Amino acid sequence: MSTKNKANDPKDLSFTEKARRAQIVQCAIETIAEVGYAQASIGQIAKRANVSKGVITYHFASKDDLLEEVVAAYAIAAEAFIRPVVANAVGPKERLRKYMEANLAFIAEHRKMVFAVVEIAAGMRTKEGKLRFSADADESIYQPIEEILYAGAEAGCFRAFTPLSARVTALAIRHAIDGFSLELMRTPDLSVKEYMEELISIFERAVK
Amino acid sequence: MSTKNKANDPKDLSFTEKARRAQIVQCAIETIAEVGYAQASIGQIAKRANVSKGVITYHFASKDDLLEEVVAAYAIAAEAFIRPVVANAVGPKERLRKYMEANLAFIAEHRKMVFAVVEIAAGMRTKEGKLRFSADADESIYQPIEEILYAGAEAGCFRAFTPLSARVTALAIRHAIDGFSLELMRTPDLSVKEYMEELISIFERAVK
Amino acid sequence: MSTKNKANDPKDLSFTEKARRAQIVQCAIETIAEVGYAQASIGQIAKRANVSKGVITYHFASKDDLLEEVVAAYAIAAEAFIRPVVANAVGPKERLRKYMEANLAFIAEHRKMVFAVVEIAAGMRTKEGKLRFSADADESIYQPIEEILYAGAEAGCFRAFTPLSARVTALAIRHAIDGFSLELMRTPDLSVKEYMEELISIFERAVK
Amino acid sequence: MSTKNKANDPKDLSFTEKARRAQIVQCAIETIAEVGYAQASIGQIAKRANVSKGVITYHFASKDDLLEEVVAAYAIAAEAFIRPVVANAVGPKERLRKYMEANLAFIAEHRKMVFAVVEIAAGMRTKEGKLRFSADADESIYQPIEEILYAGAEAGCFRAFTPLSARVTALAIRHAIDGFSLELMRTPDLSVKEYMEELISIFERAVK
DNA sequence: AATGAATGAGCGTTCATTCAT
DNA sequence: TATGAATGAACGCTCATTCAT
Repeated sequence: MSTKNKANDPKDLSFTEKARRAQIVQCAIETIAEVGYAQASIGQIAKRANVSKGVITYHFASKDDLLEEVVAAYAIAAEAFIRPVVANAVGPKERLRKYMEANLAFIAEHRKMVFAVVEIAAGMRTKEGKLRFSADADESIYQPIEEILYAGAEAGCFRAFTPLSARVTALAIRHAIDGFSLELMRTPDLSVKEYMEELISIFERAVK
Repeated sequence: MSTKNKANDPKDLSFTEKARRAQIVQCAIETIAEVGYAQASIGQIAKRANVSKGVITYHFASKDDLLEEVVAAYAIAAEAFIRPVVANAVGPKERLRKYMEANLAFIAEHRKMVFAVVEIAAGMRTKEGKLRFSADADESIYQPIEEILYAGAEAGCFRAFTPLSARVTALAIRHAIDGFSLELMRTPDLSVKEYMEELISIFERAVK
Repeated sequence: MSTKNKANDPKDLSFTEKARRAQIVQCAIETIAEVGYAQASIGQIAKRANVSKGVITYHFASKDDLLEEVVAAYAIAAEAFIRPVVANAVGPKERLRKYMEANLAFIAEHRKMVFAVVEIAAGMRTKEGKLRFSADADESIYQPIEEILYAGAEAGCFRAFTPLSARVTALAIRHAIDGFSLELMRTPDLSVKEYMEELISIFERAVK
Repeated sequence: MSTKNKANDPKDLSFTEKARRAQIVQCAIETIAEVGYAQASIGQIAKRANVSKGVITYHFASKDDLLEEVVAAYAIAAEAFIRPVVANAVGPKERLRKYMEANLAFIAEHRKMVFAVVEIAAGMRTKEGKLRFSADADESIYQPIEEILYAGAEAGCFRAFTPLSARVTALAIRHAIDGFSLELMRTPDLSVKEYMEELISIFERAVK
């Protein structure tokens, strides 16, 4: 209604308000992707958006609020992109393949956003110096992979997995996927298709 | 001797000078590992070293100079730790195993230093916003792994590798190793031995 | 009618316009009384009034304009409350008593408004840094008291007063009255009746 | 030693450091006295001191820290000025007179400092909007006066006092003294001597 | 060799004000 | 009438860097 806490409930936001926020989020993503988390000041972001700094603090309660919205936008987009692909896969082996394919394709198609989120996750800290995005990662990130591994072991198409080996394998897969984002930044004209096939092939061997 | 650019040639440095620099580098590592790249100000580092801020800018031309020394110290230490282990390994398979073992062991034993370097590599940028440590990575980082892979293929103990598949495999191995550092930060009491065996087992399958 | 300077002449204002202004003035009083002059932003006041910030700058030419209206509202209310009481008093002694009674009663009954005005008077400055409300105080504030003192001296019920002693006595009385507002803020459940009697008794002795 | 918390213990401060702080405190006093609490920004104070803003945040942990030092400097100076005068007075009547004389003389001689402290006390708030300097006032401010009044009543040279009448009398005396500071600001060439005699005479009557 | 003092640019944030709708 | 959007200046504060001693 009046002055603050715009984002209490996204449904409270007007259409134009949502559009403005989305635009600023996009500029934040591009700025972070280009100059990194540490250098991505509100001033820089505002400059890219061709608005005054005040606009950003008008639409977002704080810089952290904006960065959290970037991460939230990523989470929603990734979820919407990846989940249906994996859900439609038949059998553990295809599921693993599709999981990797979908993740790599998402990264390739949203590389700036992903890179920005990686930067935020690596750079954003609480007042006590702890990483803002990290601890909660375990369950939501690694569990889906582990589930596929266990299912494959049970179905006989993968090797047997102990809790530890499943976790380490999931970590290796996840880090390979996340590393793809870095490679894409370093080498923008990477052949996504080929890279994807190689990576899948590597981990198909690894779980057999 | 004069006023600036102490580090032109390390041999110009007196013994005490070198000790002072090493002490400051160590404090920088600890500070960065604890509070992250962005919050690790010269003031923070000086406080940890129980010296004045001026001492740091006296011994280092700039903050970037100090951070580069941290990275250099890491590179030297890692090199000294890993190279002989790998060099003494007989045959590609053992070489790959030793490479991974040595890397993981080094990370486990120097986790703060490694984490600091990861932070610096992720956060430090040139004035134009480009990552300071990344471009040169290819050759020095991935090449040794690729060499092992090619040697293994030639010897018949690994599968055949194309340039692409060798590169992607090297990336996956490297990212798995780097990811281990993150895991250690998240879970300090990780069983390094077990983790190591699992990771080696994964990539031994992957290259077969 | 046009765009600016709504308040040129109060008679130009429509009924609803006046009501709106009064409502905003009331919210300004409450905000200032609660958080103080410095923290009482237009945004805060608007939030309390459940309107947008724009409403305030629509109805008032500026923030200063609003604050001046607060002071004006106080002046009118105080005048309306105090003057008839004093006018109806018979003789200097009763007049002095009624003057103090009426002032203290007004403060007790309108403590938020009075406190807000005290805050404004203390905090509001011209662009050059001079106090906005102070210079004109002399005549309108101290003169009525001095008149009572002179009348009492002439009538023989008070002691003799020189211009200086009348002025200083008036100041002491006025500061004691103004200080009552501060005490009320500190100690909201002060016994107004008792305080009043004591204060009157003090100054009845002082002028005898 | 290193970076922060200069003021932990005043004895830790070097001579030059103390001098610098005193100079900045003095500039803060003058700035506040001239443009008021709200407009007295660090930038303004720095400008008056002909130094950069950074100097102030170098010597003081925060703006609040500086303002508290202003108040502390006032408290120490007032104490040193007033206490011995009162302590040397013989008998309640002389003690009351000396108390007022010393207070008024101190205000007259340190008018800017006193006015600055009045501004700070009126303007400085906690994060919750409560006045920063006020609650603790009771005991340290009013008690000395009340003690004199009780002593005078017991000695028979003053009238009898109830707790309430003593408190209200103390308040009236204190507000008259504080009000003197405002009068001095309004009328800088006030005759302090005469004003003082009148005020003393008023309250000597009031307590008889 | 080391320090403390100072600087100046930049940060995130607040806020009175303007203005199109 | 009223609003939400936007602006731009100022704020307190941090920090890498410079420099006299």
